[in-house]
Amino acid sequence: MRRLRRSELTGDAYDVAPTLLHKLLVDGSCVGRIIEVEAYTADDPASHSFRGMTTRNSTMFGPAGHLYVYFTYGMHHCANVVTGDVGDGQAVLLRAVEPLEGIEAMVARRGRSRNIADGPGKLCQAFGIDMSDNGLDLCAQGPKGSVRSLGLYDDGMPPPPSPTVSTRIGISVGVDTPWRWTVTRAD
DNA sequence: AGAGTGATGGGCT
DNA sequence: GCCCATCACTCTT
Repeated sequence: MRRLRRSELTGDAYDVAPTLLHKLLVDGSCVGRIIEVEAYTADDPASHSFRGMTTRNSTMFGPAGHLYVYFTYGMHHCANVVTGDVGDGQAVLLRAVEPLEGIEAMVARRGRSRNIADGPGKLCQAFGIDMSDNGLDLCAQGPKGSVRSLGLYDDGMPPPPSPTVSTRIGISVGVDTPWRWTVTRAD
């Protein structure tokens, strides 16, 4: 099991997104397999970066491999992996993972034992991701003794050869762009 | 399984 | 002010 290299994330979001399927989101003992992602670019009216850099979205314009977290609907956090080159304003929204390990901790944070991480807000709650994690480098080992060890890993399971491709959810513009990739869970 | 709805707060058009 | 890249609960097929 190895941490993803930054060079694997410097492509365009719509190219990188499907390669993140089956990769692992890891935080300490908590592990989830990524099963749903969406791509967002600066040319894309649905993207936070579409109107240029602001204090809120500045992480999106930084280096690939960092975590862009935003708060929405007054109660939910969403986690994105920055892609592309510095200044591009691209990211991949992590919409769902299949919990593999550390499920008890996720259940405790979620307050329920079903539907633990099958949505962008739920995923963040399960992993305890909030605004304090915005900008975190997912490709770097955390400093020794740091509380947070959030990262992206490859356990050797290849991305699905032909994932389900569809249009993105929860947006009002760019609705026809097929930049959502999903893997159907076995259960 | 699917539709409708209220909760809730930061950022911006 | 108003708008969300949402969730959980409820009621209905």
